[in-house]
Amino acid sequence: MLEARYDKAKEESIYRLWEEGEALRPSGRGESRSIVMPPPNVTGVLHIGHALDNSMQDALIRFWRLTGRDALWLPGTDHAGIATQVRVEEQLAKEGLSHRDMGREQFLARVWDWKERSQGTILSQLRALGASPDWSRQRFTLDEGLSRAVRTAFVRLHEEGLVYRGDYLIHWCPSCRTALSDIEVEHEERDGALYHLRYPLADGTGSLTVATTRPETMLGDTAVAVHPADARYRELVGRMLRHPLTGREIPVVADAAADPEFGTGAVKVTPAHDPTDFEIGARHALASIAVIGEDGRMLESAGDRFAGMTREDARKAVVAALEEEGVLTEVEPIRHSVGTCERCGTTVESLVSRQWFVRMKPLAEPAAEAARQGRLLVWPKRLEKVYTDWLDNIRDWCVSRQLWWGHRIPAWHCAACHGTVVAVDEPSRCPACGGELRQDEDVLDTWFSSALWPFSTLGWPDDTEDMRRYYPTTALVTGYDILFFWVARMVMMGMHLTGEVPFRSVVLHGLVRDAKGRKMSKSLGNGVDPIEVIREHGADALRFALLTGTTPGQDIRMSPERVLEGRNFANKLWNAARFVLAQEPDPSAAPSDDDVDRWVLQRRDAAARAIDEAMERYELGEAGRIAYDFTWGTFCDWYLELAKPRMQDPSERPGVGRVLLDVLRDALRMVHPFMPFVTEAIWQELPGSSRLLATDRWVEAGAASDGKALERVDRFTEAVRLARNLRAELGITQGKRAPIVLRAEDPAERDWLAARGELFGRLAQADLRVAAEGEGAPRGALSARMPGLELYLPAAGLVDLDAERQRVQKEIADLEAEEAGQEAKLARPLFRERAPREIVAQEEERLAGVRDRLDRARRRASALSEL
RNA sequence: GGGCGAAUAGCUCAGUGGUAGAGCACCUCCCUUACAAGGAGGGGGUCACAGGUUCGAGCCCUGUUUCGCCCA
Repeated sequence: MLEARYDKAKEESIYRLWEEGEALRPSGRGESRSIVMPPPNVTGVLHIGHALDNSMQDALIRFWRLTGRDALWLPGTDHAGIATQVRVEEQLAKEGLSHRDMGREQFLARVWDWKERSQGTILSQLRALGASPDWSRQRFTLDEGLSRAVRTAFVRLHEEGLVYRGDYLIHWCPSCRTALSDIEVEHEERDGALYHLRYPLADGTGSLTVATTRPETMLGDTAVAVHPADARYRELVGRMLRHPLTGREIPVVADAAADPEFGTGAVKVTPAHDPTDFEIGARHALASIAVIGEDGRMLESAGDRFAGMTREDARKAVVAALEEEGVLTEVEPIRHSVGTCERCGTTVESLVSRQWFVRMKPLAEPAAEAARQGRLLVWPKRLEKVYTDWLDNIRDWCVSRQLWWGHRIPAWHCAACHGTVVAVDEPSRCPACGGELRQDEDVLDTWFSSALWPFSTLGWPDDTEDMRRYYPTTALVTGYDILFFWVARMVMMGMHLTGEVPFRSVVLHGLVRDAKGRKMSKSLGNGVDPIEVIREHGADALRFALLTGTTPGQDIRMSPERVLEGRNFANKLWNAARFVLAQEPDPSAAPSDDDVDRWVLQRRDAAARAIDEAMERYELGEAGRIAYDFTWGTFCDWYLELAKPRMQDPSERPGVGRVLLDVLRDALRMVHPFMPFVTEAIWQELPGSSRLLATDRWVEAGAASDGKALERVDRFTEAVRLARNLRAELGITQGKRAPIVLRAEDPAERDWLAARGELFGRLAQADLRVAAEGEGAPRGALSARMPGLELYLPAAGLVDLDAERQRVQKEIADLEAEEAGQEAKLARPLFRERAPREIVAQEEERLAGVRDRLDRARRRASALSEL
């Protein structure tokens, strides 16, 4: 016998059952389906987004396991270069140390040390969530095998000319002191100012006013640009201006990048510190003068007056200097977009730097094509265009980072001949001149190794058993927010390096927001800690809330009510199991085969099929809701109640017990992907269970197709509802039985119902009498009706007549309105002409029904007036 | 500037052209030996707005408003 309430504390021991029972490893039999887990930061903690992402994957994997697939879920963690290095630097700062003081080796030892200590946290949290990946295949991006994959990929791309090194304008974070890729820069609208600066012509014959939001960069100006078609400035093109602060002579150039509508239509050109200006500079062979350094301070080249200042101070100082010179003609407030570092929020600087790049166009085209041709499916489909648009407009990827924590770039520079060798294994001497080699100081962008994750984890570049069996993987489940960072890059690298899409489907979910719809963030302090929720309500409750609260690709609000709904559902299931167990059902008894049993079995089959279909479309929320509705609405609310009186009958007892047990088992199977713990806990208690629900099989649809039984029981439950409604309308208090007379038109149904009078009475708390054929309606009774069936409740002495008269009058008014609407619909000539015949018939039937009800309501009203 | 999403019951959300749904909240009744974390019944909707297509629109089309996101 089970205790009265499900205790979520069981979850831990249930997880051990799965581990000991080898439930987490692929069976090795059947169609293979695989998922690689998006690797969380090795030093991170589980947040609510991880909880959603992993709940979805776990639900899929568990469903695939149950449906007989060879299901592999491969877990692992990511070294997360910048994030981790920044955290360790913060720790060091508290001790008054910096990574530069320590030196590379010591610093890395420190990071590894921290990684060793903290890596267990997130993994144990995933277990607490009920995640069931194959831990024996767990990987880490800095593992030897994965590191070799990174070097192999880099070398191969380099050999193919797809990796190159050069001096280009890149995004630079002065705080993280590293280069960033385009997508690691976030654009933020800020209040700023548009400064109008007058640049005099070198020959003193006039001036030209430019507008800029970044006056401090003017120290590096090497030209002023105007639009070639701009009549205002046409005659100035080609002439020289004198720089107001440095005195340098700079040309006026004509370039289409200058927007005549913006500011004055003339822009200063600083090729060393602005992406657009960099391109203008290249087109006009302009000099590039860097005035801001990697620390975000002004360089010597900015002049003695400004050198050493921060960018912010320099802006003020430059503006002051310009005012002194009398060339600042206007300061116009403006909202404009400022690039900030995704990691630390610092305003990003653009500067020219020697970095490694990946040439993207040749990689992006096949990746976009794969989606367009349907070899890669994006769920939901609308996000496919976001993906292909990005790939179609892609720019080269800056992959070197000035960090120490990560995959060191496999390139060695020769001190003697200045050549560079790119190789998988460290070369001892320069192959060109025999000179001494020094490895490139930089590491690769973390996303470079992440891009290889679906195959590096399976053994690539080696030809392994796992690669052959599980690659391409079936689905990649992640948030739409990293579609570019990660998903697109995996497809590009996967297709180029392995010749295959890395996954057949991309399943994208939204972000988890707080109850007010705000993004969860540390600074707002509105984050929901999933571990806290699990401790309070159990992992099943959390998973249910996350999985059923979502529609594909849509953001989800995390509300406490939803979690309670999940907790209540777990409890419902638990108590249904308590009831079934208390009946001591015999698993070897022959199942009973009444219409009621046929009904529940057919409903079960339909639910299992619908879940299967929803899961194949990756509509997990839909699937979960179907499992919930069947379990609670069909099994608990109706079948259990129908079974209770039948269990009193010794002849029916064994067969009904068997069906109870079977259907309960099937409900557990259907709910298990969403709530693995409580379902497994119950499974363990049921007689005749296999060792583990997790590795059992899916619902076997076995009900005989019997539409008659379905219809009969549906009509029966409807009649029970009507009877309950009559009771309630008459204010018959619970516990008192109501006398109900039932009239059925169809003799077969009359007999069927008569045979189930006791069942009806029990469910409706009624003393039921089925009227004989030809028997008239009882006098002075209130009635309810459904097609072919009437219910009467003799009202004399039971009812507040005035209230009842009012109620009936309202019903008449409602029905009259409905009748009018329905008549109007049918009266439209085109309706009969064009609507499908069955719809017309349906609408006519509806009108007949309304008229019938109206007729009866009127008769009831007149009967009432006689009382 | 371009693109995407959302707007449905008091709240959170489902709903792919044919009688508007769920959970929570609310009202009434009930501790009926599975479950009060429950059961039964009930009230509550111009499906953001304006046009259009259609026999028929919450759903398709066009436009508008508000909120949010992505990209430039």
